[in-house]
Amino acid sequence: MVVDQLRETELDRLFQAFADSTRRDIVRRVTVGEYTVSGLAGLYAMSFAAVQKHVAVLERASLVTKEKRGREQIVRGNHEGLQKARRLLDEYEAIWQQRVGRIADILAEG
Amino acid sequence: MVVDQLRETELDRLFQAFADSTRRDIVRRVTVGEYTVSGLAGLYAMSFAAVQKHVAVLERASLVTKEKRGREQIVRGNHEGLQKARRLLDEYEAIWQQRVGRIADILAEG
DNA sequence: CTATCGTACAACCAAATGGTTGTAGATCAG
DNA sequence: CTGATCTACAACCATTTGGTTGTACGATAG
Repeated sequence: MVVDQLRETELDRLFQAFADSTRRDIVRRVTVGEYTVSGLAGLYAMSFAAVQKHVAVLERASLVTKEKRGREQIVRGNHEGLQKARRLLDEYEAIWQQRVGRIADILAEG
Repeated sequence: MVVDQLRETELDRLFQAFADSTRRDIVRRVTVGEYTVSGLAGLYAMSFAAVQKHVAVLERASLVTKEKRGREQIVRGNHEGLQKARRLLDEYEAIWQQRVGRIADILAEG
């Protein structure tokens, strides 16, 4: 499976990004509205730098975008990354459903 | 957010489990069919112990179950974990869609 | 019975992760 | 201009992660 090497590391980053509750919360918030980095930082019991790193992880995973406005940086949700992750899990579920369907068929025949 | 503390660590494990391409491949395979641990180990360019650890991670995340059969251990996919992850991402997308809808409304009014 | 197989687990290692503090550059307010 | 604010980034630290090898033990085959 040398194919889709890029897609694999992309997915690594995607799921890695989701594997932290602070980052999931950030995604939830910036999907609904807009926040500056320090606006987000104010919400959590950790340093500004820590939150900044979390935002950077989300940005690398294409789950979030940043846009400079004056001295502030506006963080927004990025629908594409979200869709990509969901679609993958849909695939897995489809495979599973196929299997369940096949088993049901076998049971019905027997 | 002290609430759902358990659910959060549960989700940490779930997404962490998906954040590795070998583990995603294992999930794909055991969702379709059944494999022993050494059967899986034969598929990847790494030690038996490494694959065993990957399976353990998937088991802790409730994505996979193991069942002893003689000296072998049968690994199977677990639909529940899969559904849980997908449902969460659905929530995120629903929130997003609400937002997009609201913006569309505003634009329509203006 | 003995050798082999499938598994589990401990000990170890390098690299990544999640956090910290400190420094520095833009931008804005007065 | 000066000081405060927002951001970025480096350096550091403890813990986790993903891998290794080696040992041990129950189940199976011959």
